Formats: sequence, structure tokens, C-alpha cells
Amino acid sequence: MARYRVGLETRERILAATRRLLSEQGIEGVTLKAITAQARVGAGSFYNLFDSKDDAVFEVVRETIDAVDPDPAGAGTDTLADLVDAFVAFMTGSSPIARIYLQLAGRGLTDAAVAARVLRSHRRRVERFSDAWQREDPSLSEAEAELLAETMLAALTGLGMTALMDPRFDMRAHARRLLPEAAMVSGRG
Amino acid sequence: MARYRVGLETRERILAATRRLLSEQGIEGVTLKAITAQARVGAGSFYNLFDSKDDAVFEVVRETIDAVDPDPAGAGTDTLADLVDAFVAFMTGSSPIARIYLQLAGRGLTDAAVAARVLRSHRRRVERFSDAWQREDPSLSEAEAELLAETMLAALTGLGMTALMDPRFDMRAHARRLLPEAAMVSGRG
DNA sequence: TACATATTGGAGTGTACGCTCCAGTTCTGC
DNA sequence: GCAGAACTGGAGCGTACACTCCAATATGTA
Repeated sequence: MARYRVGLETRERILAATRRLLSEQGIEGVTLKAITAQARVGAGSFYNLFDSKDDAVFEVVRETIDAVDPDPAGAGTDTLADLVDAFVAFMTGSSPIARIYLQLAGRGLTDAAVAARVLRSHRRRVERFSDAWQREDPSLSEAEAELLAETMLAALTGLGMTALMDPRFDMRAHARRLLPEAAMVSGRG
Repeated sequence: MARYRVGLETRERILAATRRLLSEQGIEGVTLKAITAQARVGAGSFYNLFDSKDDAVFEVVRETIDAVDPDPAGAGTDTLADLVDAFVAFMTGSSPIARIYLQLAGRGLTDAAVAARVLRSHRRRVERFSDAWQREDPSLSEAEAELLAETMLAALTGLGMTALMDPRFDMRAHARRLLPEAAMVSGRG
């Protein structure tokens, strides 16, 4: 939507403000007023650059997830243990944005538009896990690998929820148990 | 809070209205206005009997979960497969209240009061799974069984989220794979 | 019956928030 | 330097919603 340089800069300012608010105050802190005040921008400017408040929030969350990707280039060099660790890092790391991610997923349960976005990113992640799994165990069929990946990711998501609600919960230890025997024995990661 | 007969009856009417709205319209349909209209009750009466709107919602969700309990009496007769099936039934069954349950869990990520309630019921469930696991494999230590139960429940929750978002997702098939080899081979359930 | 207490309805309060509107201004390509 | 499109701020709109207040009434008890 932005076409001029100033517009692109404003867009960045808005995203930075959203990121900061999301990190410091969680999803409730992110009102349009808060974003526009933090970014020193009028509501009109905001809506000139984004379709909705959610638009900006989604963008920030996506960026944050991408930031922990162990193989951003998609070169196929990531192991299962890498992916699990990255997920655990995202969930238990200092950034409160993991919370927002799960809350968005929750909203996806009743909001079709949100569901579509969440599912899209979910599928991409399943793909990554599935590929890594096949790389480590080439005897697996694609379908089997995908089944395993789906289950593992589900478990990781569930463990993440527990971890975020219960600070004493050791997500890493639980997540490690999800790895296939081979990976555990060889002590990868 | 209710002490007279009429009060208890009104309380029931309110819960029934909440249950119906939750089932038919999801969490967004449940406004105070909707509840009180459906129950034919004034807002004052509502707050005479409940501390907050959430109070009523939580109660209904709790009842719904209890309704699929394979061993409500706590006699210790439920197998792991039973528990898994019950969870899958709750998630994929016709009642949309599973959605609400997961959404509440999502809210628990930022709302401490909600988190406390969610965690309490989560702990109870882990206990049930853990006990069943030990019953089926007495060689397991309590700690090991709890670890296994926690992971399994996390996976089930994650699978439930995917299932609710993606109608084509076969939760039952995935959930079955979580059972220990023995249970799968013996074809229990 | 008399009394304390519970129950009732629903108008009203306070607030929060996403988004629109639009007149004025900058920007960019030609 | 001109035209036209992009950008800007921010007042204000519309709405939604949880909860309070309170006078009137019903209920249970001694």
C-alpha cells in the first residue's frame, strides 16, 4: 500500500511501535491509540498503510517467528533437534510474543480469517519438521514423516502453552523426549 | 451466594442459558445481555448470583468436560485409551465448547486469574493420565508416569487445536499414535 | 405476623476501542 | 514547477459491553 519513501518509513515506525508494545505490554497493550501514539502517527496514516490493527500484529509475530529459524535460507541443513530447540527457544525465550502467537491461534478457533493465517504458517512448519525427519530417517515415507511431524508439532504447541502458564514447567526437558530415540542417544544439540 | 430456593432456580436458568449460547454461538455470543435475555433475568439478578460473567462461563465449561469423563466416580477403572478417547470425543464432538475451553486456555496466557483456573484443571487431568499409565505399566515410577502424562496431554491439546481449526484433520488417528505400543497392539478401545 | 435478608429488573454508568472522514500537506515523475 | 496521487493528523462516530445501583418485592424463620 505504501508507495512513497515516507510511507515506507512510516510503516516501519508503526511496526516498530507495535513490536515494542507487544513485547512490553502483551496483546492488551496494543490498542490503535497506543500504536499510533508510540509511532507518533495519526490513525488516518495507520489505515493508509494497514488494512486493520490485526494486520500489523500479524506482521510482527511473523517476523519474530522467522527470527529464530535455524535455517532461514531453506537450505535443508536443519536437524529435527535444531527445529525443536528453535521452537522451545521461541516459546520460553524472553520475548512475550510467543504468548501472542498462541492467543492468535486461540482466536483462530472462531475467527475464520485468523484461522487461515494461522493454518498457513502451521503447514509451513509441519513441512519443515517433516523434511528434517525424512532427512534423518530416509526410510520414512513422506506420509509417515508428515504424521510424525504433525504430532510432534502438536505436542510442542501444547507443551508451550503449559510452559507459558506455569513458569516452573521445564519445557525443554519435555520437548527433548519427543525426539526419536536415535537423536536422543547421539546427543545431538 | 444463593440461599433461597428461587435463587438456586435462577442460577440454574442462567447456567442453562449460558450453556445454550456457548453451544450455539460460541464465546462471542455470550454477552451479559444475551445471557440475561435468554434466561429472562435482570442484570442485577445475575450479579446477585455470580461474581462475573466469566464465573458462569467457567462453570459451564467445567460441567461439559466432566460430562465425558470415562470414570466420573474416580474408581480407577479408566485405561489410557479411554482417557485419550474421551479427550478426542470432547474435542471433536458436536459441542463447540471445546473451542471455548481452548480459548480460555489462551486467555490464561495473559490473565493470571484465568491461568490459575486452567492450570488447576490441567493438573487434575495430568494426574488421571499418570495414574492410568502406571496402572498399565506398574514398572513406571510416579515421576516418569507424570512426565509421560504431561507430554501426552500437551500433544492432545495441540492436536485438538489443529483439529478445531482444520476440519479435515484426523485427530483420532493422530491421538492413537500417542498411546504406548502395548495399548496399540492389544487394540484396546 | 413480623422481620431480616434474599431476590429482582433494568435503566443507567463508564469506558474502551476500532475505524472513518477529510481537509490540508507532501511527494514523485515528467 | 505542475499535476495527481500518496500521505498525514486527529476529531469524532458508532458501538459494544461489563457491571452498578436501588427501590420494589418475595422468601424463609421464629
